[in-house]
Amino acid sequence: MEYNFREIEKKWQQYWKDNKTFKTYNPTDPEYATSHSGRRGGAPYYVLDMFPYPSGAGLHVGHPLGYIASDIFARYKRLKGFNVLHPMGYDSFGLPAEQYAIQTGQHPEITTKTNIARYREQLDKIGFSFDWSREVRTSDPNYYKWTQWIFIQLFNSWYNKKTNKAENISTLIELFETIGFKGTEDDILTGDLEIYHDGFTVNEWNDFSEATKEQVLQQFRLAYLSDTMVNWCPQLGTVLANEEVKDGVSERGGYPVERKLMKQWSLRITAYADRLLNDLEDIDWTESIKEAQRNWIGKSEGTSLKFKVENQKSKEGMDGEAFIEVFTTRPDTVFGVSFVTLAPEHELVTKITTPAQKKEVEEYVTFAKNRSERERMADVKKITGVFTGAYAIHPFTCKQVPVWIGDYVLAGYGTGAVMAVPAHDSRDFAFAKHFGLDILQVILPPSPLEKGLGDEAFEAKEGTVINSGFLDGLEVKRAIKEAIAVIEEEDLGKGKTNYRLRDAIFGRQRYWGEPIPVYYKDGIPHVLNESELPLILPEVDKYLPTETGEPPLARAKDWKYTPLSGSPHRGEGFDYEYSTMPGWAGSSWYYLRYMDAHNDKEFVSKEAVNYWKNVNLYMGGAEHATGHLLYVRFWTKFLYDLGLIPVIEPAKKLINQGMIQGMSAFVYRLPPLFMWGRDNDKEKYKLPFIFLSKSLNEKLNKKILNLIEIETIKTIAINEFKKLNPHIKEVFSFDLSSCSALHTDVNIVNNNVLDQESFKNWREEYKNAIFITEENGDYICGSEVEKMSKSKWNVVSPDAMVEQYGADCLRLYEMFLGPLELSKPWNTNGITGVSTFIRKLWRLYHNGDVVNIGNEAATKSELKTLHKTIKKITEDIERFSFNTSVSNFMICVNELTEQKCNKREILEPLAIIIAPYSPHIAEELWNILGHTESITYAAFPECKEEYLVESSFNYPISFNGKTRFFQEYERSLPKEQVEKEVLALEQTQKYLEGKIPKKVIVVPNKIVNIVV
RNA sequence: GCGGAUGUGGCGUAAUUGGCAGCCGCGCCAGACUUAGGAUCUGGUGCCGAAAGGCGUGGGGGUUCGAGUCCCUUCAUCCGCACCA
Repeated sequence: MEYNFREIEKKWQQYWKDNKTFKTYNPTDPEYATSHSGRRGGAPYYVLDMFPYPSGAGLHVGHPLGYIASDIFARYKRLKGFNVLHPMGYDSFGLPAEQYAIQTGQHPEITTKTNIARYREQLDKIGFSFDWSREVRTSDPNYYKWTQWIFIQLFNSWYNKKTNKAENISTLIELFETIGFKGTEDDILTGDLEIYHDGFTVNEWNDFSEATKEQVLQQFRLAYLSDTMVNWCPQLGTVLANEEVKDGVSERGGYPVERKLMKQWSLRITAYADRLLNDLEDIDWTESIKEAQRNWIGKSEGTSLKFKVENQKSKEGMDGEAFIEVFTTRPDTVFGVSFVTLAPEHELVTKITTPAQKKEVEEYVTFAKNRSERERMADVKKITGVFTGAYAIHPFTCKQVPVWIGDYVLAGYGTGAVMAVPAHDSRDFAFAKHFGLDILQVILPPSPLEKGLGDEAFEAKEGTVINSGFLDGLEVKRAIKEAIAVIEEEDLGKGKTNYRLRDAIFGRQRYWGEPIPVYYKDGIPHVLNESELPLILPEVDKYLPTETGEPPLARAKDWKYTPLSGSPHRGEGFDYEYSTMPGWAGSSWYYLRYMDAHNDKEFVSKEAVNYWKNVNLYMGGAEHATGHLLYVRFWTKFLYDLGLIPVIEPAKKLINQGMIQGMSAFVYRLPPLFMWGRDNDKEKYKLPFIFLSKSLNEKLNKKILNLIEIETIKTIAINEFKKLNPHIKEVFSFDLSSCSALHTDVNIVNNNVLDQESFKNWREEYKNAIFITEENGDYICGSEVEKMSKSKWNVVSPDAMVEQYGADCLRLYEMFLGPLELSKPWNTNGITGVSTFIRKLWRLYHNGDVVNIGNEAATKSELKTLHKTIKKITEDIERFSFNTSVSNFMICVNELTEQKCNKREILEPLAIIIAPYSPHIAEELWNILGHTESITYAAFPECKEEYLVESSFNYPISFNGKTRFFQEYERSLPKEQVEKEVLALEQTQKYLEGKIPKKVIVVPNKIVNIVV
């Protein structure tokens, strides 16, 4: 009996479901003690996949790649005795369901439910060992209740720089009530303050109105409301976070994005910038992700420095006290400053511009402001700017330096002003060259430059400082320190750290997201009481903004906040916040919820989170590098600060599986207008569909078709044309130049060979398609690697693969494809090899149709095969090298087949070690071996080294590093003896050709190398 | 421009610490069986060469008895960031 995967896989999937095989218990669960994990007392191990957004298209073969790998690992850890948490859920709020709702009027919840059901069905077919009892959906009120709860905690917290952690806002109010606030210079200020606040005394604070107090507190809350420049996307009708914008257009949909000032909820992630950066050191994530996060955070250390603006006696508004504050990381080059540049948006621009320059400056500022982000990015190389007419005084040389405006200076970074050092900064250099400004060299490079300083800036942080007064002769790094010291001493500025990271905009003007649990009283935002959660997403008549441009939630009827009885606002109805949370809100803490998914008292219990702690292995795509993975780290640190969880990082280890690209298939159609008859009205013709096989098309393109081939094609084409158009008596012209390549459905192509019958049935117009094939009658398609997408007809769904080859085969094959992290095109060319392997494995346990397991002792070589495999597989799994384990299984089965091994002593452990990879067949074989329980909680066999040791070693004997022949010696034979024996060999003498060896290297049990 | 990753047969890939380059699979070639198939099994298959032998891990150089692996340099492809002072 051949292995019947269809029946067997279904059977075990049902068994797992019926027996709740993968249900995981926390030690506090009553069932824990009697569960497998409880009995074995295994340590907790948490394997998590980044959860999917359930899109309408369903899964394609790329999605399961990571899931299969993590499932193998989870199953392996169970076999090793761990209590494994391996959950799955859905990131079910999001734009596509809402866009669909706008088009069809269908509630996004319905779409989402349907899509989730389809995902579930697809996932189940692949045999994953998820504990579905812990499933979460971010759009479920029982889940988003706690997302809202965390938002309230953020609102009620500020970041205390002294204790370096988030604290309740009450400790800040206490400070205001006891010592007041010194304003912008106060070192309790943190992060990305959009509006600087003046200082105030204790008395002033106490006299502030509630509204003013709240306004002040908004400067400190970790969730706060402020007027912020946002990325507004008109087509999507919402703001987007920085990482949702790529190259000036929205990541989803590719719509233009513009900058707009809006009142917005933001999260003060910048307060955590330093910790987000430093803690990267201690987590085992890929270097590329860490680097992407470092880039995104963009820490740079330097100093601020004030340039006095020269008093212009003639003009009003200039009181002689104006300063331009710049930020620089290169204070060592301060003597090289030859001008100062302001961002067009800089507040001093209007103040300092001289009357003579006024018109020009105003024109320029308008021009710069109206350039969209996209334009600005598109022509980075274009240098624009204008002179203000004003001069600043160099703080050390006291010389005049002109003040310019240039849009290469960003308003949002640093102070929005730079001290320009053209000799040592390429942007300043380009600007100076363009406008003919001075270039002063102040750094002597350590080695002579290839190009002179006249051609490009010398930017490296190395060399010796020259022409620089008190800095002369210092090495660059020393000079930076010295310069900062002097700047601080003379009160010209302060050592300072800047981050590229901006606060995260948290509001979205959309419907399908978590409502922000806030209401407004007298324009002041208040958060809901925790007991009032969840704030349920209300029903609306349309999923569109209101006529007045308010978000969809403003459409909800009678949706007002009425406080709980006993509260001062009784009987009133207040407006809720109408924007909803962004897609990443729910995913920023979901890993915690899985630990305690049904808790209705807390977001996660202390016991549960102290037991599971954080994710041991996190699997997901690299596209979340600066989005989700940064936010989930931020929330984790925040919850840690509040003492709610014991960990500062969400995941100890992170693996990014590679992307599976599509392999598109092409057919080559002869040009439809290659011929015509007497009457040149093509409406009267029916044109045949004639396709040239790949090699003929290539020859055609290279114009190397031979006469016979050309004749054949012509004859076929003309005959077909005549057949279709009997009214045309004569075909006059025939133009055979090039074919058009058409995408064809990859599901009817096998190893580039087109299934011609299926192709004819694929589309009505191809019913009578004619194929001009290769000599063997095959039609060979062309192929190209492209993104997997519906429109390219290259989507391969896992269902089709499971249907044809089975889930085990799909699992093994996806792993066999290559290293997990590598991106590769999906290509089923090799799947038959894996399929054959599974059948071979099955046959090992059978003789013909009957089960054939022997109970006699295994031979030495059988044991060696087994233990060698155990060792390899263990090593492979531990280093996530799943592709190599598949080949090792193949080697093992090939060897055992050769040995005609049917011994239980071998076949039983073999079933266990292969179970994580192909669990269905493993369960069946385990059953055949007489076990009544699932193989899931069997014990992974240990490798016994004694079966692997050989008494002798077959030495490769090499001459000058080239292996010439082999010679076997006892492993214990000493080095000297090996050398002696090798030199005495007849073969050695042959290769020595009478020469005397210069040197003989013997590496015991490795190699012998003779140097001649 | 900066950063990250990857370059090995016709293809996907493999090679603990520097120690037999090409495991395993696909494809291809030959053969067996045959109910002729997209089935199964056996053997072969890096390149050049009739062979002996030579050449081979993107290119060039180096260290070493010995380099796919270490160092320098260079090229190509992919990804991320990008007037971030």
